[in-house]
Amino acid sequence: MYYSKSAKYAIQAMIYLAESNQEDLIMVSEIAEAYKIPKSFLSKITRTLGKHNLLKTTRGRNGGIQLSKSADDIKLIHIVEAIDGPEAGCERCGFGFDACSDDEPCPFHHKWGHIIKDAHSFIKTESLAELLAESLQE
Amino acid sequence: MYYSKSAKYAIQAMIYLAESNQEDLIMVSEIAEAYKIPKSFLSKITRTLGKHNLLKTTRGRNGGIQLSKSADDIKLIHIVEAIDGPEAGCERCGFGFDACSDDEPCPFHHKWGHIIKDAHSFIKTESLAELLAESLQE
DNA sequence: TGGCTTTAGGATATTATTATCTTGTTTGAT
DNA sequence: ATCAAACAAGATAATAATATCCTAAAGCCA
Repeated sequence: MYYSKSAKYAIQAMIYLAESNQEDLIMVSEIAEAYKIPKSFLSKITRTLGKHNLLKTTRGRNGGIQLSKSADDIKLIHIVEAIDGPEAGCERCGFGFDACSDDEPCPFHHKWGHIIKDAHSFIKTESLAELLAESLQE
Repeated sequence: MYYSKSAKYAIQAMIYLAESNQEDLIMVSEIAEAYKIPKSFLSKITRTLGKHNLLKTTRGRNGGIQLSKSADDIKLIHIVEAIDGPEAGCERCGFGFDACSDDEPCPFHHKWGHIIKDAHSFIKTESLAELLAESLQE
């Protein structure tokens, strides 16, 4: 995959929350079960998402997690960068060589760089809300 | 990056060979130095490429490696699959969920799947020779 | 032949990622 | 107040990817 497994888990969790009623508190264990993600591992991920203000957490009985803002305002890149670090969303060509820029293109630069840019602009512009809307369209 | 670091090293080595005179035997250490790849590590990779018949190896003094066939006939996918395994070139959507197929698309399926297909068809159709030709075009 | 060079191959080490476990803290319910 | 439920946090373990090291085998050359 393109990004880390952790980032994938993070996105799955965020989608789960976006699909639920936004007022509800959802338990981490519920999401973990739904997507067969190790619970403790997911819990660590949701903590990170919480620290990056992408979700709110509530402890104690009946506690859980929920989106911290509207699904419209959460882009995939926010999630990916929260988990994989700010470099993850960067649009360098990356396939080939150290010397690779628009000035000094590596053999891959044009064709591959184009694909990378598509990927980057996808996660940069796509919000959780849009994602859900599209998946329901058929 | 999209594929493993090993695959990237492999491609770099193959490009180096494609750029050289095809009759020449090139030492692994020369390539390793050129791209700052750990020599023993690259050596392991070239052995794998050799086993997959992508290059020929000659031992002993004045030995080295060379492409086993014309750069036209070597597609990137051959290299990637030799190193990362046959799954690496596969075009599953992969971002999202277990249940993800054209019939049962995950939220990412359409947009992300499209990007994946572009990437896949790039490595599937692009040969070493084409790659070099394009990089020289400016 | 003997010695040097170069790849082959396997053993081992390091690092990053993913997963698990244990204990602590917060909160609601009884 | 006490208990159980739920997330927080850090320690530890397992796995995979990357890197290093050492000895063997092959081939050239004096």
